[in-house]
Amino acid sequence: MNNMTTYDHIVEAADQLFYMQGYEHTSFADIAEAVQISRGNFYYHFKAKDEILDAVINVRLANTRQMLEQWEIEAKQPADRIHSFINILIVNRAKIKRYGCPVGTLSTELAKLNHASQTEVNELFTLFRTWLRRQFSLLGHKNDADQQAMHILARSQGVATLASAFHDEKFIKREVRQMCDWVDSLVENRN
Amino acid sequence: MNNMTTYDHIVEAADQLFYMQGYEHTSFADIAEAVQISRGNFYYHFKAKDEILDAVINVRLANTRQMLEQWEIEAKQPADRIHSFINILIVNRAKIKRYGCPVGTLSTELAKLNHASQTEVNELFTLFRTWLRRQFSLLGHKNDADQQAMHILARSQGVATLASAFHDEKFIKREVRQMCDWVDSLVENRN
DNA sequence: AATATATTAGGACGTACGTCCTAATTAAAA
DNA sequence: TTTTAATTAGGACGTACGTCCTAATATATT
Repeated sequence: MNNMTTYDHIVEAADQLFYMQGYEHTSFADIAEAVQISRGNFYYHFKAKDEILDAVINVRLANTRQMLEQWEIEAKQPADRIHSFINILIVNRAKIKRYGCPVGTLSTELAKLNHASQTEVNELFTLFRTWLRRQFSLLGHKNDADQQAMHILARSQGVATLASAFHDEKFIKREVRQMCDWVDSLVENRN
Repeated sequence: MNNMTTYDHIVEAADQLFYMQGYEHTSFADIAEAVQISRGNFYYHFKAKDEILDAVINVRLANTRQMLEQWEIEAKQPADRIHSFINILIVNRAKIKRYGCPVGTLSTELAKLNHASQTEVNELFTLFRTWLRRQFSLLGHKNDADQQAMHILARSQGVATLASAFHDEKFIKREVRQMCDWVDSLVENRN
C-alpha cells in the first residue's frame, strides 16, 4: 500500500480519529498532524469537514461490503457466517473496550448533532442488517429473519457499549459465546 | 416546584441539552438561552463547564436511586421489578428514538473525550447493575445474577442505539417483550 | 527545456466558545 | 432606613476552530 495518495491518507487518519475522539472533537489540526501535512493543504482535497466525514463513511461502506462478501466465501454455512459477524466483537475487542463500536458511536454522535450524514452512517447498519437477514433466511427462518438480524445487531451494540463503559473484555467473550450458541440453537430447530 | 433556584434551572436545562445535543456540542449560550439568564451569570453558580456536567450527573444519580427504590416498593416480585427496568424503554421510547439512551450516549461521548467525569457517569450504569443483580439474586439466580444483570443492561443499550438509528418504535416493543419473557422464564426454572 | 497543471505550505480572516471581570441590581440583615 | 451580602447582566479577553487566499513547489506534458 505504498501508492496511497494524500487523499487516502487523510481519510484513513480521519477515520481513526473520528473513531477514537469523535467527529466533532477531531479538529483539522489533529488530522493534519496525523498525516503530516499543512492545515491549508486540506482544502485542496476537501471543501469542508463534512466532506471528509462523507469520504470516511464511504470508505467504511466499501470495506464493510468487502468484509461481508469475504465471509460468504469463507463460510458456506449461514450459521458460521453469522458467527463471523458476532466474532468482530472478539477480533476488535481491544479497541471496542476503549472506543466502543465504530458504527454505533458515530451514529449516536451524528444523531445528536442532527448532522446531514446521519442517513449515510445508518446505511452501514443497514448493510449488516440485510446481510444478516439473508443469512438467517438461509438458515430456514424466513419469516422472522429481519427480526433476528436486528436482534443480533442490537445485542452486539449493547455489548460494545457496556464493554467500553466497564472496560470488561471477559464480558464480551461471555456474551459472544451466548450469541453464537443462540444462533446454533436456531439451526437445530429450523423447522 | 416553584421554589427552584437558578442553580436548579441551569442543571435541569443542561441535563436536557446534554442529552439532546451532547455535552460538547452544548454551549453556555445554549443553556443561558434555555434558562433565560445572561451568560456571565453562569460563573456565579459554576466555575467551569465541567462543574455543570458533574452537577447533572449527580442529579441523575439521585433521580435514579429514587426511581430504583420506588420500583422496589411498587413491586414485591423481583421479576416485576426487572420488568419495570425493561419498561423504561417503552416509557421513554419517544425520546430514545430521537436521542438514544441518556446514560449510554453520555458514557460513550465522555469516553471519546477522555473526560474526567467518565467514572461518575459509569456510576449510573453501576447503580442499575447492582440493583438488577440483587433482583436476579432474589429470583433465585444467585450464581449468575451479575451476568444476567449485565446481559439485560447490554440488551437495553443495544435496543436504544438501534431504535435511534432506525427510528423504530416497534422494534423497541418487540425486544422489550422478548426480554420480559426471558425474565419470566428464569422464574419458572429457578432451581 | 519550457510550459502548464497539480499539489502543498503557511498565514489571514471571521466566528464561536469558555472564561473572567466589574458594575448594577436585588434581597437580606442590622 | 442603612448597610451588607447575594445575585445578575453585559461585556472583555484569549484561544481554537473552520474556512479561505495566495505564493511556492513539485509533477506532468509538450
